[in-house]
Amino acid sequence: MGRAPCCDKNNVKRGPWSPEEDAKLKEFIEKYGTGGNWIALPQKADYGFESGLKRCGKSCRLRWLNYLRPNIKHGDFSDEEDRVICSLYASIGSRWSIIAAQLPGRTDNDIKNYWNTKLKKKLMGFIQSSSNINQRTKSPNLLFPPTSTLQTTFQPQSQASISNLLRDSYVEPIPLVQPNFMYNNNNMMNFQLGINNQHSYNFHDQSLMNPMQAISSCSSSDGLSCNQISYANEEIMCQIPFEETQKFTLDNYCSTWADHHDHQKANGYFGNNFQPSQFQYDHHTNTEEVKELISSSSSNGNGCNNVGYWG
DNA sequence: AATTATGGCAACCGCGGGGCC
DNA sequence: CGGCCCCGCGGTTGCCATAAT
Repeated sequence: MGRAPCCDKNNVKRGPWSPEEDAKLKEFIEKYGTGGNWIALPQKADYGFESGLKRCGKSCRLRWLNYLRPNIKHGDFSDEEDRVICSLYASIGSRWSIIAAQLPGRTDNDIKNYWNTKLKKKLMGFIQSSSNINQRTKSPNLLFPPTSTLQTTFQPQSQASISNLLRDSYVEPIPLVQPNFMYNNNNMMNFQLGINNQHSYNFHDQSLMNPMQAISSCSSSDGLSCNQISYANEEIMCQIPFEETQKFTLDNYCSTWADHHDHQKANGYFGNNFQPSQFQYDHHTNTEEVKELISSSSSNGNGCNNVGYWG
């Protein structure tokens, strides 16, 4: 015996919403709110209008969140948004809600669709062409002009899907904790790593894929300066120019890895015969840490959280 | 002009997590 | 502590518009 259905599917309307239904739902929520119970909302709405809202509560919630609620942004994504999506996808995978939280006005559904239908192809095309260009010019290429530093210094051995590529690249041994991205209005990204005892590791002994070492290198080898960096028992904070964020993501997880590891391993890693073996990344542990970081950053007293822009 | 293929997007589905009793 | 219920998420499906043949 399975779970009881949330509504009687024979008595609810399904499919596209009509303008009348939209208006009805919008009016009701603006007037009364959701009451903290989406399942009961359609019944409540029945009392307020001549004809009831014959929709499943889940359907109402989805319609509201993805379409009707205020400040929803529709239409084309900007290069800036592309950058954020790619960056975060490379870092945390298909956590669309978390990615959406970085993009005010965008919904997870929107971003998911955008990634699946457009951005993935764009990125894949970029990697393909970049691979070709690199063979000729040995120079880096730009995916999102003019500020991106996204580079591909490796050459994919096959036309593996970009999602696999990014996911594989994310199956990385080094980043045991997830960065907490925060953007301020000076086009700077705050980059916070939560370090807990469970996942303590030796920064100096790790390869350059180590995020901590990447932070260090951003002020040394690259000639960039972190204008804020602090070390605490539980956290590392660093503020870096937005343009450099890619160095923590795609560069980190793909090309830098290949650059700084022995060739054999890199070939195996990006090729068909790569075996994650001892490098398997613990996806679930990571999810918890991301959530933890978000909640801790939202309650750390500085008034901003993972989703917010300073301003 | 008709048919088929493809792309884009909205909506649905099922599951896991968390709160509440 | 366990069960129930709802919320929210990610994956998937289905429909419609447009492009290609």
